[in-house]
Amino acid sequence: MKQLHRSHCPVARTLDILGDKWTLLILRDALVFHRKSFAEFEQSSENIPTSLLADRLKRLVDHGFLAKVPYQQKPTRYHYVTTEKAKAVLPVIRALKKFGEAQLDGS
Amino acid sequence: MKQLHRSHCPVARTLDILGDKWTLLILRDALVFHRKSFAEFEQSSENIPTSLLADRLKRLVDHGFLAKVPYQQKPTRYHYVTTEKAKAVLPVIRALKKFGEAQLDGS
DNA sequence: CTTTGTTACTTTGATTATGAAAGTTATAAC
DNA sequence: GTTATAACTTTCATAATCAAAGTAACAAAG
Repeated sequence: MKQLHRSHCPVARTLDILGDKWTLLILRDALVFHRKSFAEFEQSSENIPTSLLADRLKRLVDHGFLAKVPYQQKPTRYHYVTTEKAKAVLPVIRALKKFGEAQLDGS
Repeated sequence: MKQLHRSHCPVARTLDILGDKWTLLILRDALVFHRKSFAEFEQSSENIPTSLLADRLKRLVDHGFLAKVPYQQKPTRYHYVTTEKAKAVLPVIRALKKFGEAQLDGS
């Protein structure tokens, strides 16, 4: 795992954590579509490979964006619930959405 | 070049174009720090490999975020200037900056 | 007129990440 | 004992990344 950040720029440091192909979409699913279980995240329309979904959920938990809470025993199963830190990402997601709606209609 | 987008979600479609490790930082450099030439982009504190910088600049031109305009003859040299489409990304960059400043102080 | 310098890349080859598919574990229901 | 569900893990081929060196087009210096 790479812990060092590329620079002191807050934009760069945010992208060090969130700036890959899947992480922000998982946060979108959690924050906007209220998905909670592994299976729910898996069903999203972008078809993330399960290996990457497992990895990204783990990272999001490690970084404090999601908390893994058991919702059932025998067998133990988990929900991923959003933290305040995750909620602070909502403006980013809204800005991405607004950009997409305004600028990516034809293409 | 991969043209198909992962889904119809505007967040996903925006990330299909901007959602990699370097593209948004190049747009930050262009929009916020007013960098123009290849050498200026290269000097940014994140040390992007020149091969990737060349590739990302090409993609940003292809997608209409930057225009490559000659600023000198013999030898011909170019500046990359931001388009309106690029300027529409500013709210995303501002949101990333704000998140980083608010949430990534210790780590 | 050969060497050094500048800008803007391109090429190469090793390392790392991604992705599709299949496999695993735990348990309940039939 | 077979099928089903949830939540992953493993495997391995393919693709992306990265550091370093190389190339091209010219200007200026010696």
